[in-house]
Order: sequence, then structure tokens, then C-alpha cells
Amino acid sequence: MRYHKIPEETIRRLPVYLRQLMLLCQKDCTNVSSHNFSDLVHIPDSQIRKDFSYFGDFGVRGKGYDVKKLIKEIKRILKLESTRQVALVGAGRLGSAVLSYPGFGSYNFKITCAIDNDKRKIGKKIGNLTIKNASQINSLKKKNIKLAIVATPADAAQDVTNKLVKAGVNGILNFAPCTLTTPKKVKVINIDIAMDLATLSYYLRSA
Amino acid sequence: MRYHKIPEETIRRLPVYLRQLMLLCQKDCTNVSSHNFSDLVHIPDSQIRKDFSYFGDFGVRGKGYDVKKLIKEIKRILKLESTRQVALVGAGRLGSAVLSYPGFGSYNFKITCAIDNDKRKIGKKIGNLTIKNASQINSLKKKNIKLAIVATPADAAQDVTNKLVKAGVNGILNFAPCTLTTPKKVKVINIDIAMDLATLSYYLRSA
DNA sequence: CTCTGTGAAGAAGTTCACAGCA
DNA sequence: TGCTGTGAACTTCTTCACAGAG
Repeated sequence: MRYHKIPEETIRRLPVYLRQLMLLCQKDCTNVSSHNFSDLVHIPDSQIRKDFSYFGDFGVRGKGYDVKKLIKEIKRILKLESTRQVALVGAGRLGSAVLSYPGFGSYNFKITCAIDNDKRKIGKKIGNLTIKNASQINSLKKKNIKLAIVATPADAAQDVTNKLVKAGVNGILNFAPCTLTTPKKVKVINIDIAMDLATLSYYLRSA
Repeated sequence: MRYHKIPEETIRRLPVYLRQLMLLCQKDCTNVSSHNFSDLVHIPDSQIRKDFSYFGDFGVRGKGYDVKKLIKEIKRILKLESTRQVALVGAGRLGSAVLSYPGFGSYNFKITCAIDNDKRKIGKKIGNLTIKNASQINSLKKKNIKLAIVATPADAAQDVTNKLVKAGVNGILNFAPCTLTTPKKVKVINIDIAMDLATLSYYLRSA
């Protein structure tokens, strides 16, 4: 394994691989070839091998990849080995749904801070988490929280984001339907359902 | 404007442009240059000009782009000119949040069918839409519904998807944390919050 | 002058095809 | 034989740089 710059696209695929590997592990599958794996994730086997090869020689020639080993390696690469706290800002319908999303555990994510500035919501409990007011954003630094989910209306999102960045947050998952401006060191991933539907609409054959 | 194959990436950016243009329109901004627009969407101006150029000469040299005209053109390209019905399968917390999401209107999307197979949910109303049982998927063809949102648990998602495809659905927005298998003609966009957080985690500087 | 539209150059990502190890 | 790991070829996407229109 030589040095190569790792493509961003490879990083985006690693969680897909991880999710599928955890599923295989649940089914007591211990070994998988790139060819078989390809059928499961719909990514070409050559792509899968190349993606893994950026990080090391994880496979065994003639045999394939050890599922548990691969899970461990990908978790290490993605820095998912220890529990990672996440803050949620905006506890509306979408935010609340995210809060009670059961899928975070297997990635070691834990939402440990929920924030809203609607006085009717502050103090309420969702699960075992109490919604705090916006001034709590400053405390994220102390708590060493580096990831945040923004689920506020668009007009509040940039303001919230500025505060999050000031509080040391380095990664933002943005559900607000707007483009966020952040320093380069802060990575933002945007999710906009209406935009995704619009993309799908383009690909519909007939009008 | 010569013939060019249109990059998929261009299609993914069109909704971003559209969203921002609608915002500008709201603020009574009537004209915008690729340079100014670039600052708003954080996409290079050369990229913006090239993206538009695939579809026609929408701008005026020395002046920029007419906001309203551009909105109209992009809506036409994305086939968003008339109301498009969307089905929702899975009316759990996430599905319900999507149902009451206010942002679909400006894209002419309307969720006109909500489906779940939990007997406690069937018959309930969310907004002015009654949740129906899974057998209703067959009626999508009659209603000419081509887009669906899958927000079921992972273990139900592939089964639901097969039924949707059989009912003529050509575009699926998948929230279930699994890879869906569909015929090539059916476009799938996946949204998995945990996976996106995992991607963000990679980019965090320190462990 | 300003700003678009666009070939050409460059960068990034994917696929091929096969050497080499089990 | 079966399957990985990987340079090289290829494809796709982005950026440059500038002609040309207003």
C-alpha cells in the first residue's frame, strides 16, 4: 500500500460499507469477498477493493475480507471507536424525530444536548433529554461536543451555526433549507428533502 | 449552446440554485451575476455558468441572470411546473415529520397518500391526510403517483420498495437504513442521518 | 467596462486488467 | 483455483482563461 490522497467519495462510501458489514455480522456472516459485497451495496467490486486499499491490506487473497476485522478498521478510520456526543439544535417535529431515531447507537453517537429557543419547548423532556435554551450552545466547548445537527427554520440556521462554530463545533448536519456559511475547517453536510425530491423529479421519464 | 451530456452533478446542483433563487425572489432581487450568486451558494461562478449553459443561454452578458426567468427555466428542467403527487410509506416519527414538512409547496410537491401497516396508525389523520394500509400501494398507478418516500424500518423497506416499483413508482427517497435494490429505471436517493454523522466524524481533526 | 458562454486544460474519480499471494 | 491489491487507462467533473456580447 503506497501513499494516495484519499478521495472524498471514498469517505462517503465507508459508512455504507460499515452499515452493510454490521448487518452481515448480525447474520453471523464472518467473511465476504468484494464480489459478494458488491451485490449487497451496489458498488463495483473494483471500487470496493480500491477504497479499502487506501487504508491498508485488509483482505486475504483467495478468501476475501473478515467481516469483524473490517468493521473494526472502518470504525477506526471514521473515528467511531468511542462514544461521540452530538448536539441537536431545533426541537421541532424533525428535530424530535431525529432525537428518537434508534440508529445512532451502533455508530457510537449519542445526542447529549438538545436546544431550542421556543419557550414552550424549553424544559420539556424528549426521551431522557431536557430541552435547553440557546444560551446553552456556549457550554458545548466545555462538554467537548464537536458535532451538531441543525434542525431549525432557515431564518435561524445561520445564526445558530455561527454560535456553534464559536463553541468549537467542527461538523454540522444541516436540515435547514438554506446554505450555511462556515470557516473551511468546519464540515457541513446538508439534507434537504424537498431538494432531493426535485432531483428525483428530473429523472422521471414523462412529465 | 452545443450538445453536451449533462453531468449528474449538475442535476444535483439545480435544486440548490433553485432554492437560493426563490429566496432572492422573495427579497425582490430581480437580477444576479454568477459571481454574486457564487457567494450565496458556495459554488464557483464558472461552475454555475457551465451548469446553466447545458440548458441554454439564460444570462445576459455584462448584466447577469434574470432571477424570475431562471427560476422558471430550472423548474421546467426539473419538471416542477405542475403539482406532483408524492406517496409516503411509513408514518412513524420520521414519516410524520416529513408529512408536516412545510417546504414542499414551493417545489409543487404534495404528499397525497400516506401508508403504514401498523393497525394503530391506520385510519388516523395527520394534517388532512388519512393513513391507509399497505394494500393501498397498488392504487398509486391509478393516481399516477411516480414519487415515493420510504420511511419504514429497514426490514420492511425492500418489500415496500418492490410493491412501489410494481405500482409504477420511478423515484424513491429512502430513509430506511439499508440499500434498496430496484430496476435501473427507478432512481433512488438515500438519506441516512447516522451515516452522514459518521462521514462528519471522519473529518474531525482530533480523535 | 462587465459579465456570460465555452473550448481546452486540469483534477478527481472509476474501471480495467492482471500480477501475485493463499 | 479464487480473490486481493494496484498501476494504468479511461471517464467524469471542475476550473481556467478568454473571446465576444451588451
